[in-house]
Amino acid sequence: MPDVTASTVQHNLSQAELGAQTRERLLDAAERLFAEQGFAATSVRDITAAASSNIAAVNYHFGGKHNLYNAVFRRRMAAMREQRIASIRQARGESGTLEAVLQAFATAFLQPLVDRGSGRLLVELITREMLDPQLPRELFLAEVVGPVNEVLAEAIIAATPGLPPGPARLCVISIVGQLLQVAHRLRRGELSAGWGAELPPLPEMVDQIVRFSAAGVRACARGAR
Amino acid sequence: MPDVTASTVQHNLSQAELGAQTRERLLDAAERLFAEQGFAATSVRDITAAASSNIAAVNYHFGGKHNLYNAVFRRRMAAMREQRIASIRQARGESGTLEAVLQAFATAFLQPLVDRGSGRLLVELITREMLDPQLPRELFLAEVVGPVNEVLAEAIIAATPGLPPGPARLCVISIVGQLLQVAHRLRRGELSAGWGAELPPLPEMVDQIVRFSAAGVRACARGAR
DNA sequence: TTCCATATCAAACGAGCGTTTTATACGTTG
DNA sequence: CAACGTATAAAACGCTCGTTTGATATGGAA
Repeated sequence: MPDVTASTVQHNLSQAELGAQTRERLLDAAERLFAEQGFAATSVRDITAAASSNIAAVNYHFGGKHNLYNAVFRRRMAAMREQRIASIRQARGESGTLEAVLQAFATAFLQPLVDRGSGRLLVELITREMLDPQLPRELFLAEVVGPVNEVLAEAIIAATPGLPPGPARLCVISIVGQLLQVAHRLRRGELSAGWGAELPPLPEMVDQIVRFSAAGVRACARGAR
Repeated sequence: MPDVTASTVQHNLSQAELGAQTRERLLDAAERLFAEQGFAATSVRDITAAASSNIAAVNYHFGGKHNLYNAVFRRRMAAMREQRIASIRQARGESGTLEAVLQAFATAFLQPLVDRGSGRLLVELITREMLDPQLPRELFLAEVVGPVNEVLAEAIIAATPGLPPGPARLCVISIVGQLLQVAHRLRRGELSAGWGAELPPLPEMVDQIVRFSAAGVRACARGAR
């Protein structure tokens, strides 16, 4: 990567285009740093240095560090939500079994964490935001968590005869809790489970959660009858 | 509460006794504030103000903010671990069913969060530490998480014929993940589950997790055979 | 009593933070 | 061309942070 700074890029751009370019560099740098270190631990100086722009650029273009954080999320939230919902819906449409739905969701949830690439940053941002919220509470919940959980709950209900909506939503909490816990351990880079044992590779991890959760969901359906 | 400051307490104490008293006030104040706001968001000035002592007291008595945090944990970790282990062992000894073990652990895990009192602070500290570790990694894991998880895994194995140790430990991760997720939502004071639904009262929450997890554990035992 | 270790205190230090100011360069527009 | 608005730049502002300093009081030991 040639480390192109703002002063070395092509000079035949309009000012507006240059501004937009700076804005994107700031968003990219902020996304990476917020994901890697969290909101509080990332300074505006870190971001502007990584984006090869001036310290004042964050306040000029976004009106403050917090607004920049919001903008980082706003840029990705829609795609994030749609990708997760699509993967649930696809599994529901194809075979429609409970296991297939759970497997699709768990994989969509955890896979980007293991892959290298930009998807990983996104998931790290999400898990950080869920564990230590910085956004206006309603924003992330309403835009991503709520809709995705709702679609997952519907898919689980459809795949599980006799499961009422209430218990289904509690099951979703149980499932998301497991996934966040695993995601958290993966994110911390500790393949050790923290007490001697090691975390197995992802597919086995997903299988474990699918088996565990499918049985849990069905037990809730029986219990609620 | 009469808001007793250091200068108003009895003057017939030795200097060493006065120092120990200050140290305890600092530990109490730090425990409360760290639990309520987290490590980074709590300043030394907050703590010393709450403890009615001087700013320099933290560095004088503990050698820094971080060492104070460690001391807060060190004071409680042993009791914490023993209480959880005892509650698992008791359930294992009494009826010994999988459901009883899970119920005992889930209750021991979540009950202090709902209760008023000092136990609540402790659990808040733990969950914060698990989600965003500030301690030397090995300390908390080795002192609390590891032993408790190990005892829980053993109890689950004993209650579940045919469950090998490996899957049992993964089940423990699944169970702890669910509990942390619920604890996190309880801690944030959001009775709303974040997407419309509300969290039911604790006993039903525990029942849900017990039913869900017992079925999950048994499914793992069948799957591993 | 004299000395010393301990504990407390107000004050300040130095660093980092998010943000603001002021000035400059430059494409766009009248 | 001249005037304007936009983008960037360096510097500084005001604040909070964890920590350190140096002075002061005080109970116990020589």
